[in-house]
Amino acid sequence: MDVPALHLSYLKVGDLARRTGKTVRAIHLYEELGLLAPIRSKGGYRLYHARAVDRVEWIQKLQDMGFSLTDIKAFLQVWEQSSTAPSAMQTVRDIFSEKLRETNDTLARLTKLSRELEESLAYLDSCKSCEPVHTQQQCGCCDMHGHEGHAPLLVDGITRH
Amino acid sequence: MDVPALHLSYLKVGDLARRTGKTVRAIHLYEELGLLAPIRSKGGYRLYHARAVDRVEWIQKLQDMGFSLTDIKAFLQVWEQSSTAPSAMQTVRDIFSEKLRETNDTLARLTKLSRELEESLAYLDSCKSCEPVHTQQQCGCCDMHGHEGHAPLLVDGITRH
DNA sequence: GTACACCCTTACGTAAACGTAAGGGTTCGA
DNA sequence: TCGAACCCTTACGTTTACGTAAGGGTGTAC
Repeated sequence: MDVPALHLSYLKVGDLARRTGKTVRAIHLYEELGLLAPIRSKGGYRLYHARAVDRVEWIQKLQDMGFSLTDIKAFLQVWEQSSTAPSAMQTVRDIFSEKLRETNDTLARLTKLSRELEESLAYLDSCKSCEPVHTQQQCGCCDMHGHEGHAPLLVDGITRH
Repeated sequence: MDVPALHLSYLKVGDLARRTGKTVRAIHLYEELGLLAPIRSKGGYRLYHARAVDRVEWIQKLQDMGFSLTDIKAFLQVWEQSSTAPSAMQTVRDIFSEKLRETNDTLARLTKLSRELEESLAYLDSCKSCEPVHTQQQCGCCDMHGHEGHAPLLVDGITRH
């Protein structure tokens, strides 16, 4: 029997960690949660297939989307418990569809925030040349900004308690 | 001395909670962290000025931007410790400026994710009519999708371990 | 003057995603 | 065969932003 040298084809946990930018502890955790299932060397070392890199990157992507690791586990279970491809795919589709909605909501919120930040920065720029110099307690009641209304909410909120 | 009726001009903690959509506990927490400083009734009730609503909403906004409550506290301290408006404003400006960068990074990431989700959904749609029906284990190796490469990462990752 | 809603403080509980430390084996090249 | 580097399990610690419960006052409308 020609047993291939394991160390040539498999990754140890530290290797996987390095290739994915995760810590060893994180990878252990993923396994505890059922997201990874390495084989073991006779000495007990975890041995990962090269595909595990993809799996970890996939996990990262779902995390970026706002899924918790527990969500991801449920996700995999749904998959493994579906017997036919169409039903599994439909479930996955539903989950992704909902997440797309959420992602787009978040995008809208952040876009608004980005604009508010820009406005606030513009406002604050005119503070640099405040003359005569005010104390910060006096701030917010000067006419240096050419703003018809008042300061942007992000700035105004600092002084309001 | 004409003492105004407190209950007419001030909010109790429950009132503030209702007007901001926060819980009483959350508002207590904000106070513990130094983000709010209500006066007290003779019986010990917290009494909030109407402006406290703005302050809480401001806190919410900063949270949305990814600031922790501790960050926000530091933020306020910087403000209160600056004696002149220009120096305080400059510090605030720097913080906002950094956060704008982060926000825009996040926007870029989420935009990409949104696109990936759409691609994945399109891909999964062609699974609905899988014929002959495959088991989910067989899935990922059929030619029904007209994709030259393989499944989108978000889909492909499910089956790779 | 009493009921009922609301408030007080204190303090422990919770969930997520790991960090960190202890005590001890495993690999593998030299 | 030895040592350095790496791995194992177990298990407690950490942070954030509150939740929740206990035991007991307060406010106010009737």
